[in-house]
Amino acid sequence: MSFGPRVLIVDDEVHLMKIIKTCLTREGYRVLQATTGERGLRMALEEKPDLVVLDVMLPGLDGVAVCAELRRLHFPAPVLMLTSKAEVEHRIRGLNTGADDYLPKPFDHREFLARVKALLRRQQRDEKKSFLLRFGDAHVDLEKRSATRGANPLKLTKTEFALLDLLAKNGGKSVSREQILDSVWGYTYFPTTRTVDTHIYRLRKKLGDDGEQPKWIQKIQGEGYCLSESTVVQPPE
Amino acid sequence: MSFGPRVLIVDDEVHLMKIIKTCLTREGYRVLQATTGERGLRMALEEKPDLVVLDVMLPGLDGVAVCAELRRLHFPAPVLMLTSKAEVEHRIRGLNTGADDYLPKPFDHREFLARVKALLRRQQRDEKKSFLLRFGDAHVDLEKRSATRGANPLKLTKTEFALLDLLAKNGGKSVSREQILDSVWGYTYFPTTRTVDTHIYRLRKKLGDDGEQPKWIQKIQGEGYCLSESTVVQPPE
DNA sequence: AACAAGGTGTCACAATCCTGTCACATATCG
DNA sequence: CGATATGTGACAGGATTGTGACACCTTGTT
Repeated sequence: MSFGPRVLIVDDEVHLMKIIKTCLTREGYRVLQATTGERGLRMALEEKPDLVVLDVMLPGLDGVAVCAELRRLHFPAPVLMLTSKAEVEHRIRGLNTGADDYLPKPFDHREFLARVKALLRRQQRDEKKSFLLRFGDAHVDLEKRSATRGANPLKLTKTEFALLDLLAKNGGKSVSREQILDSVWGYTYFPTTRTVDTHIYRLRKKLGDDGEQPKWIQKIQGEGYCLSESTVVQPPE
Repeated sequence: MSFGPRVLIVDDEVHLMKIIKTCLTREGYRVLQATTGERGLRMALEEKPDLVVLDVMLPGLDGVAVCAELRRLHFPAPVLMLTSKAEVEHRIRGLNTGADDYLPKPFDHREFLARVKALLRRQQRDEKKSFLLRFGDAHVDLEKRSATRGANPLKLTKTEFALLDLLAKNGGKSVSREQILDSVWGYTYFPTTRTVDTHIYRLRKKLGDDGEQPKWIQKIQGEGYCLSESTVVQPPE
């Protein structure tokens, strides 16, 4: 659907790098590369990738040092550390300096992929604030992905949840159609603008917001849509 | 300042034991010891340590057996298994019997410490899960790993228990197929997503949730599955 | 006030994707 | 061996979704 997350690989073994890159690219990730600790560190800070894959053994600043520095600067993305068997000693420090996972070399590329995905998912989940929304007698829990209308369960599709997610994240601020398309459908897909309207229409209908004047999901003429603030029940904790 | 976590070591090599003990004590852990599988098992159940370190090679009950027994009783703390070099090939088996991590001997004491810490951290993160589930006339005890349907005992396979475990741990929240694969099948095995559906299908059938509308195990279209909240009877204590 | 021009709401429909179901081949266990 | 458990592919029925057509609304202009 969308461009995948961006992954920075810091490794000096060109061959391995190539393999990893192919592997990730094929799955739709965007790959950034660096071959020394220093460049990796700089690139991480500048490009803010969603995940960093760090080889422990690097010329100059080694992986552990890079990781420690990233953490010291409160770099938010997860770090996956690659260690070779001979580097046992480093592996230790790897876990202690804030790497979120590590993988001993040589590894199966599928396992590598599985861990990458898992780390990104976890990240995603942590970021996602669990919002509760209320539309009259309809309640929506964005975290559990469940909804009710009065006493009855209400079935929303994943696109509808994604839409609400986006609108809720922006509070009462209006969100343009373009933003919506980018966020829900991704940059690589180009549906008609009609598509957004249709989904808004369906949402409103399910939520009972189909009176004369939509109360909960409001349009900003020539601009986009926004959630009326009264719908946000609880940004938790 | 509180006492550190309690770690039970089960090993018959006195020398190694001594080293480990010093090592842990210096870091503020409280150390319990046992030199045979039987005593280790008993002590684990009685003292309920926060972590168990198990040598595979033990007189009498060996490490794998102890671990299996602990898991059968749904012992909650993580288990770190110590294996000698020759047993490396078996380490996968070790993991399959319920050990949370393993460490080949001889090991660097710093790596040992790192893994201990990592396990305890992970433990801390894991939320308390609910142990008793009810699906109409079917009851499932995740702790005892037993189930009944009406008056009859109901046999669930270990995969099915693992599935329920995961779903229950996530409360009413939806769990994606990928999460399910990672958690139940692990990073090193790669079944089709079809596999998940089939197991859900079998579970539903056994639990009697195969009416028109599945009531207990619900699908979130395009997303995954979740347990309806009414199935959770009571988190203990 | 009337009009033009583009933005929106509404909806039916076909294409596509997702899930339930099951038979069958393997794997595992005793 | 037999019995049970597990993974896979095929398939049908359902659910979801993008699209176009058309009516209606807004806005700004004569």
